[in-house]
Amino acid sequence: MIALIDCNSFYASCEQVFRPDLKGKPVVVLSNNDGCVIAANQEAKALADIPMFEPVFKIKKQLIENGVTFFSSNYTLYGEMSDRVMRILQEFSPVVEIYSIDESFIDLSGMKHQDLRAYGIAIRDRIKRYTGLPVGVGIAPTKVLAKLANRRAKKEAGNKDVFVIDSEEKRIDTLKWAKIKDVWGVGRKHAKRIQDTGNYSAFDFTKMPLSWVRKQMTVVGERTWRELQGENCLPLERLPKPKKAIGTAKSFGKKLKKLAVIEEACSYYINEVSEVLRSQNCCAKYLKIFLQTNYHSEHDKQYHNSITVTLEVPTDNTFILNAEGKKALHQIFKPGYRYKKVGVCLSGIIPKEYVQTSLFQQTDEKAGLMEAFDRINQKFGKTALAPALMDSRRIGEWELIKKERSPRYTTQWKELLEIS
DNA sequence: TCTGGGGTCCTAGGACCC
DNA sequence: TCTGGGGTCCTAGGACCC
Repeated sequence: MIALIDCNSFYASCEQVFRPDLKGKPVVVLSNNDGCVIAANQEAKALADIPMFEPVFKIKKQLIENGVTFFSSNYTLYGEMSDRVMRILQEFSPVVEIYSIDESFIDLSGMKHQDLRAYGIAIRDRIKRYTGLPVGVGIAPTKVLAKLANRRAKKEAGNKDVFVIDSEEKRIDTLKWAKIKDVWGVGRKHAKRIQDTGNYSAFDFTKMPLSWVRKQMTVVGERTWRELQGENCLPLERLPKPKKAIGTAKSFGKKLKKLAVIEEACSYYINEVSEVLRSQNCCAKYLKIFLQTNYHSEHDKQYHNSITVTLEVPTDNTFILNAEGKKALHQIFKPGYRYKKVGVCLSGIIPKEYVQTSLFQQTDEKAGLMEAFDRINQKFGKTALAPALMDSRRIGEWELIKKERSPRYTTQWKELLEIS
């Protein structure tokens, strides 16, 4: 059996843990630049006129009128709260697959003799007690079924956030209860295609011919179909896989016209992604740079372009990547536009020890430089050392807007929660 | 005025290899 | 007259996830 543990309204719940005065009140968390709503607690979801992913400027009035408290996203806080939850789960199973910031699959196959519902309740209670966060627990023979069980745990009040599919009757019953669009792995497009054939529930889907599923939804859809029948196709991944692509692309706080300022943002992002690259001991062969205007705007002239640089020798060196990135950016930049976003993405990622050096390359006299660079930044702050291209005095011209960010309660001494 | 960010996997088709 | 067979690698595009 597999359990899926998933935090309820994770970001909103993290904020509420440190703001007990908000208990029972509507809370939403906003995306970068405070652009749109990305998380809402139960109370906020109950207000029908606050849909998710709605641009904030369109609903700001309703938020205020309904007394909704809103927060800018505080990923430092959420990431650290997530670590706490995942550590607790390791007490319940030797095999934990961290699937996302707020959910994990755990292997319960050694616990057949246990009362699984009682076990799920114990997980739920311990996480609540140790972190203050509410979670749902779904337990079933496959991952896709565990996802559905988890959904049912939360949707049906009587389940008290724990639901177990441990019999054929419960499996069928849950399949009939679930709409096809709520099945993990079936997105908007496929849900529509399936509904167009007159099938609406997860149960209906399992009765459709496999040939149709395979043809329309590829092998991915076939796995979903089989998993719903109780056949295991998606094994638990105990170790996180190294990333195949590492990218970042954030909208600017305001529109930018000047190349020099965009260059800085770009350099800042390259600094970030190359650090992540080094943290997994890899080098990258390709560096993609892209640039775009605001595609929502009807007044602005539109332009977007990208360029991929193939590096002669795969590298993890911030300075080399920066120099290449700058050249690439110059190639795609066109003056006269109001730019909204610049992005960088590293791919062709291979372990550092596999890197084949160029025939003519000299031995690297600066080996160890990046290691020292990272260590200094770990000790003295993220950008204590940075390429000169990144002029932190000008960061205000492009950095994100986060007007309502809560304190980083768990990672900064100066921002500890105070109780008076 | 103001609209998120970071990923994965699969397939088809082209280029290329022996 | 008649022109093979078995592969790999790469990329773009689509669909999905949180």
